Amino acid sequence: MSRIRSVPTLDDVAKKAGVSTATVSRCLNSPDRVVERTRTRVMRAVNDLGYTPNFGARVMAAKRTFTIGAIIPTMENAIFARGLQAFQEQLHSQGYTLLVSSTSYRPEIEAEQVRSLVARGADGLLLIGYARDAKIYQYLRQREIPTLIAWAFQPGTDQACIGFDNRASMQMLANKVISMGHRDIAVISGVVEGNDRAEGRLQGIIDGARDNGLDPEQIPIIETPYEIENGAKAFDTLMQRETRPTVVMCGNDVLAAGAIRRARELNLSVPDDVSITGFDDIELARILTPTLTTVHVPHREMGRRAAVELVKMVESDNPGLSEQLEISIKLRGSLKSLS
Amino acid sequence: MSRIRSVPTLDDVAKKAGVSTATVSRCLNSPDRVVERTRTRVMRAVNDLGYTPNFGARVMAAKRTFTIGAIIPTMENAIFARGLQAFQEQLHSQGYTLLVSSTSYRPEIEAEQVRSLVARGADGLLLIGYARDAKIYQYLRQREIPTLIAWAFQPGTDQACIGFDNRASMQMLANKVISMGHRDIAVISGVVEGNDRAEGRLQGIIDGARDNGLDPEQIPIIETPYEIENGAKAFDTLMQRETRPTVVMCGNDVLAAGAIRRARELNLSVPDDVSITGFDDIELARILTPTLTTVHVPHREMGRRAAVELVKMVESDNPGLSEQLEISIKLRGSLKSLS
DNA sequence: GAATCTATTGTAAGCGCTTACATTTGATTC
DNA sequence: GAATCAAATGTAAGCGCTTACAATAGATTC
Repeated sequence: MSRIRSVPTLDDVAKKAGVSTATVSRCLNSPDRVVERTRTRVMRAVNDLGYTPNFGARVMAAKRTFTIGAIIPTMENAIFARGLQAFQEQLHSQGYTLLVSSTSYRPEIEAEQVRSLVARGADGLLLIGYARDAKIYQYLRQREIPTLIAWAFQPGTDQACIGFDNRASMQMLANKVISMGHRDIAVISGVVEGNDRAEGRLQGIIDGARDNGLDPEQIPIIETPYEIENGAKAFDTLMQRETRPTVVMCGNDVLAAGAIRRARELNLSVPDDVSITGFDDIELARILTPTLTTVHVPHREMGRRAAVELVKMVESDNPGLSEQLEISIKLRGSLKSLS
Repeated sequence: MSRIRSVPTLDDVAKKAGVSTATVSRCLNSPDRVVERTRTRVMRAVNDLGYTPNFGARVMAAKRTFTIGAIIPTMENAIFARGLQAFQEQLHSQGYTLLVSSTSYRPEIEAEQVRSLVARGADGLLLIGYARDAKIYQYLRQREIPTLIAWAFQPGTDQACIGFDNRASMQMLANKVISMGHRDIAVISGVVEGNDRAEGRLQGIIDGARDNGLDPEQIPIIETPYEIENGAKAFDTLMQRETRPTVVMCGNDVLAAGAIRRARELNLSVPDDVSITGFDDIELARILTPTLTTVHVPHREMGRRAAVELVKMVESDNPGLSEQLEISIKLRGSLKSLS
């Protein structure tokens, strides 16, 4: 590595402006501690030289990187893409930069990613959901890295989080579905292992069924990774059972999109032959034919607020507040009342 | 900011292992320059103490951050989300971390983002498309920051890039459309200003029309930001003209999705009343009803290769090679032959 | 066993910045 | 105009690491 950059340093600026390095530093970091005349002179020198502070040096001296790390399952799912986009925009407007890592839904590699981001000096961390090795929490506590959990809300933990109750939300949808006369429910769930959101959603359906006098044991459940194709396959399997479900509840909109596509391929009418529901309300939901009944989650809002809260935690050293967001049921064409 | 982390340092490790800091550093960075017995002892001390190198210090001393910056228009468009996801995965596997910033399609804020990422020590930069202020290129050259342009391919520049020829690709699609008997073409284009990809695609349609003896001046063109709703609105407007187009060619799949949705809302049959085409072939294209005729672009592959190439540029200090990717036309239900 | 050479380890000089503390400047008061 | 005080600026000590160079230890040769 022989890159030789003759980049101007604080010293150069100081010399050029005829002041000390401390003054230059102050001009940049707390301008009000420097009298206007000096400041103007210094700023001109900065511009003339095209000076940019050296990141490493700054980090070392200030112990701050103004960098926030985020570890998400994948950017390919629109919910994370949207949320992360809003998160980044908000961070940017507060002077922070986003460091991104993804697990591709493999919880076992999260620990390493946490370490990597921390080693790179992330001032704070955004993580998705609660389910993870206790060692990770322990490490973060030991290093005192402010950490915010998003996309989930679990009252009663001391961990700051921002999100919604996946279980209660899905239960609300299940209640609605059942109230519309559906008794034969089938479920296409995301992979539950290591994914508390997926698990919560699945449990929500079971809760709803039980509360309404249905036997949860009777509900066929297929667990599969969140991908359109998998939703299609699962739908296929479910439709081959002797007693066909009247509704297929999916763990998210992506699986539901797959189910709807396959229904069309099988010449089944949605919702006349079978109803389908999703979760998340990504844009896709309103473009599908028929439009998809789903649970609306304010992903952008969640991302934005997560940024605000996390920066607050980083800058004030306080443990952070948890925040629960409102969800709502979006009744659309894919769900039909049987009564 | 009173965060006090009593994190172990190189010194602590050195003391514990009874060697100098230089030896510890060597154990970590070039293990073969240290004899096994010493190394074992040092590594035990590292583990016992739970030592992690301080990022800032390392950066300052080594002049490398193992961080790559990417500036994209938005993560909310699936094409960038997918590409970026693949980019990040590949970077990760090569020991780099991804720093992300987005412009929300506002070219004027890109310069600041470039500076910000460079200031944060990005070893290299990924940018989308060519169109940007010459000052940005100048700055990057002056700082000698390896930079790779993606999502576009312009032969004849010395700037390394990886992508495809938007113009030629769209022209290919236009030729196909016209060869199927369409004469009344309308266009819903993305915003061209500051976006060479959008501009290339638009020009491609014009090229195709001209080559086939159509008058490009006669083609109604609506320029609008890449959003579903905008696609819908534009479609509306186009359908109100006295001579209705037989085909609406859209600048990307998102706009096309909006157009298809609005067609349904207007009780127009696609493709019987009007054909619609897109560009990108995001997942959505195969879920729409009817499925969307579009140009397939290997976004994941592009992201992955961009990472490989960029790391190569960073590590070998060479200018980088350009690479053109293959696209293909996907003929699906939304385009009908008139002949 | 002395001389020579090589592999290993240690010493210490930065890297460029922030900031506590010291000093100087300038305004304000009497 | 001297005394007092606050504001502005300067001085210099790190921050934790890498690495050029120096020193030492161990192997090899004669």
